[in-house]
Amino acid sequence: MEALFIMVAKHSGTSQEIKALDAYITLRRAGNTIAAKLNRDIIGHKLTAGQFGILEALFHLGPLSQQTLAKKILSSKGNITMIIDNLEKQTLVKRTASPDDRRTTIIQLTPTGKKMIGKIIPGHLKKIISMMSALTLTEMTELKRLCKKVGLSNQLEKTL
Amino acid sequence: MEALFIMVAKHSGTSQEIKALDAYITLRRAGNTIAAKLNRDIIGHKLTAGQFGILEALFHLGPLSQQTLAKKILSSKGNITMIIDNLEKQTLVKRTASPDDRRTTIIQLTPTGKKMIGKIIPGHLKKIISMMSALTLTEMTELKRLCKKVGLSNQLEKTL
DNA sequence: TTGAAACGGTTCAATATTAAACTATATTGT
DNA sequence: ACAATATAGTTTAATATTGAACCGTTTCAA
Repeated sequence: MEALFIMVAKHSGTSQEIKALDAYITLRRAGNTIAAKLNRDIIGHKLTAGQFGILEALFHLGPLSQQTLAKKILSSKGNITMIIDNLEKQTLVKRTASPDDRRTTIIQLTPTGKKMIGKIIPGHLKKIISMMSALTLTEMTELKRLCKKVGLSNQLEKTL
Repeated sequence: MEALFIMVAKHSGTSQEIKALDAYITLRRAGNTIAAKLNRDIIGHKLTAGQFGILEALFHLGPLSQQTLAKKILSSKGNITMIIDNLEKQTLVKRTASPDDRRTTIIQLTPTGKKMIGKIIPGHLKKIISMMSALTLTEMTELKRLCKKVGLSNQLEKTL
């Protein structure tokens, strides 16, 4: 479920407040629209969002501990255990003990897993590019600047 | 879990492609940062996002059928049944039969529910406004225009 | 050095979520 | 009129998600 926008539409306040709410709702809608399309893509490949996130992180960053994965995809430790369990059942990843720290398990892509995610990512990127191409180059740059300004001043942490 | 951005950062392509991906990732991050804060607010009130969405819709739009609620908060019918069950247990909403159609149940806020959501919403709006106020008025307007342009050309459906 | 605290992972209970099958009711086309 | 179809909601099975309790390991500070 995604945040609702009815309250925003119904709000009456100063012109500045309305503009702020209005900008927020539009920002969220644009993002959600795109994210929904990407998600359909992921589901089409028989993966959940969490599974996709893990595979992608491993693909781009190499083997990682579960702890690190939890931070990367912003999910609870318990959930990571479950996602890895399921990915392991499909032999897309495998657990290995860390040589440095006996508490830690390192997650690696199997060849199957690597092949699979490697095939999905290009199409995924193409979708994003195609959707953002509603904007001109100048507009993309400006959108980025504005979003950064909003994001930075409200930041919680910098993943990635 | 939220879409991962590592792939975007790692992508090498034409300058236009990189700008498109870059704009997307920043857009998503800004939105997610704000949404995460709002979500913490909701959890702080002992509500799930779905419960909050339902209460808010009922507050602003009056009694609605479960079908309508499902569309409003973009959730499955089955899930709505469950959310309403839980809200009913806490006596925040109640089910009533529709006089027009015997298949339909109409969901209404109880006085308790109305009081509760009515108390939460103003703070919620204030949070959004405060976070968006990183931007000037002109910037808000421009952000809205750009997001609308992206959103519209990729639209699935118009809720609300 | 050793006891306390922190950390990485797993497990558990509770709730959420979806998709599909199902029940009951309503609508529609012939 | 009535069979086919569509709709509203519930139920079920499978999986996801979180937070808390827990276990073993590591770190740190007195």
